[in-house]
Parts: sequence; C-alpha cells; structure tokens
Amino acid sequence: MADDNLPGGMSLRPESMLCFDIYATHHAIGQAYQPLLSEVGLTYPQYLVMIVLWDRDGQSVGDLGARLDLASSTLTPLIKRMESQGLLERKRDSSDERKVRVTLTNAGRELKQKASHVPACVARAFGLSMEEFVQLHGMLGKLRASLRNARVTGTA
Amino acid sequence: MADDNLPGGMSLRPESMLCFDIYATHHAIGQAYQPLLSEVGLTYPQYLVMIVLWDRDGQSVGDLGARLDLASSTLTPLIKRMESQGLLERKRDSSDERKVRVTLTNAGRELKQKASHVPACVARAFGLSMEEFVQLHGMLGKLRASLRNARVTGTA
DNA sequence: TGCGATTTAGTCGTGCTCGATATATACAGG
DNA sequence: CCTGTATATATCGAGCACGACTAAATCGCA
Repeated sequence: MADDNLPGGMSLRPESMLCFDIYATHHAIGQAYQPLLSEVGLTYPQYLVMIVLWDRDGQSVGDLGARLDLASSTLTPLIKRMESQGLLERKRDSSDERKVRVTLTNAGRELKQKASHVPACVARAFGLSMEEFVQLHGMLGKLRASLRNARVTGTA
Repeated sequence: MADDNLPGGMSLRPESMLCFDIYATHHAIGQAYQPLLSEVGLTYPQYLVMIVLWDRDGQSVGDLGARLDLASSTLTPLIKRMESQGLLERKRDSSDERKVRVTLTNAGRELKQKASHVPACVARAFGLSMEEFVQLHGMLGKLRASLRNARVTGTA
C-alpha cells in the first residue's frame, strides 16, 4: 500500500518532498557561500546583516529583524559578535531609549568592497538562466506569502 | 552609482536576492512545520530523520547523513536525543563494528500514523498548484546540482 | 602476517535559531 | 502626575549545524 494518500505522486521519501527541497537547497547555498565569506571573515547570517546595513545604515535591531525575519534573541548576540569584530557599533536611540541603532564602522563600510565579488560568484554557481531565476524568485515569494497567510488563518 | 554590476536587475537588497529567497523560505517552512510537529514531539530535523527511517529501517548513521546531507557531528547528538525519547535504538553493526545501525522502536513506527496528517497539511499551506509544485521541485534540484558541480570545480 | 591508509562515529568548541521570559522605556487615560 | 499597557531589546536554555580533531575498526598490500 502507498504510504499516504497525497496528491500527484507525492510520497514521504525526502527527496521528493518540497520541504526537503528547500531544506537541502538552503543547506547547499550555505555551503556555497561559506568559503567566499570566510575569506572576508563573515558567516552567512552576518553577511545578510551587512547587506541590510549597506543598503541603509543606522537601522534599529527591530528593523533588521523585520527585514531578515529574525528575533531579537537571535540578532542581539549576532550583532554583538559583529561589534566585537569592529564592523559596527550599537547605541541607544537618543529620542527613544528603547531602540538600539546599529551603525557601520569604517571597517564595516569598507567590507562592502572586499565582498563585492560574492554575489556574482554565487549567482554564477547557481547555473540558472535569467528566466529561471525570475520564475524561481516568483514562486518562492508566492510560497512564503501562502505560508504567512496560512499561519494567520490556521492550518486546520 | 549602482551597488554592483550584476546581471539583469539583481541588486544587493536582500529581498531581491535568491539566496535570501531560499533562506526566508526555509525559515517560513520551519515555522509552518513547527506547530504540527510539536504536537507529536518532534523537531523538524528529527522529523526528517524519521521520514528516512520510515522509508527504510536499520540504516547506519552514515546512510542517514548521505540522505539528509548532515555530518556525524550533527546526527550523533540528534539521534541520541531521539533514542532517549524512545523513538529508536542505536547498536553497532555486528559485521562491521564501525557502523551504528539505527532501528525504530514500536513507538517510532507508531509515530508514522500519528504524523500522517502533517505532509498534506503543509502541502495545503504551500498554496501552490501541482504544476508550480513540480516546476519548483525541478528548479531547486537543478540549482542544487549546479552548486554541487561548482563546489567541485571551484568558483574562481 | 602485519602495518599503514581509509572508513565510521563520536567529541568539542563556536555560532545560529527559537520560545519563554525579563527589564526598561514610552505612551495613554484618568 | 501616576498607573497600566504596549513596545524594544536582552537573557536564558535547548536544539541544530559546522569544522577540526580523536578513536576504533576495517581494508589493502607488501
């Protein structure tokens, strides 16, 4: 008998499950970034934080969390590690002492140039055509939107 | 000036980068599974291990690692936690004492039924048509294959 | 046979991630 | 002004993930 009555040839074999696809792809992307990023002394999550700050400096911890979908319990230690590496500074917002503004140091800004080869390098390793790239981006966006909606509505 | 000269409108904004897409989708899928899996007392990685074992019992730690792309340093403690929960047993292979065979207990086998609603539940939350589902699966597989190949070849 | 190389798990330290919780600041109504 | 509530960040414990290393078993070949 079939393991489960799932639509359209789905089975419980991990290779054929979308969740496993995403899991494995996430994994593989991390592996692809790791050697490039270790040259500039960043982890992958730290790199994401830098990208957000390079785009706009001086954001609060909450702003970073909203962009990256990370909680303060993740960001606070991560940012502190980056602060101790001299990439950024943390200081309370003078007009709202609850907020912590994160600003890049010179070293943090300079790292943008040192890491400028990374995106193209990885994009090349992806081996996707521009059309596939756009298609994939669109579907993943739709998938996330569905998941966001399902969470609010409840899955039952 | 533009941040980087990347093909086809790519920029460093995280929302438009594919790596961020995968990262965020992985994240969102984890969040979708979490409430369903916590009902049956599993984490997401533990669920993946169970899926592999439900498919074929008695695999070695190395077999599980090959299927899930995880190192022994990740799997050993993870499997030990599952053993202490009574889901499986670890015993050395009598014909090759280096290997550790992981076999399900009755409780572990029974959990398959208790968790049988999970895949359809999540698939529903994905909100993708069957066509999109297949397309996405294909592109992610191609992406992983490219990354695997690039890692061997070297990215420079 | 015996010894070096390979394979297989496991250990350790570091870092990321979460949920639950704590603390401090800001705000709003009386 | 004071008090209760909301917001922003931080802390804590657990689990996951990796690379570097160790230990033990197996294999291969002289």
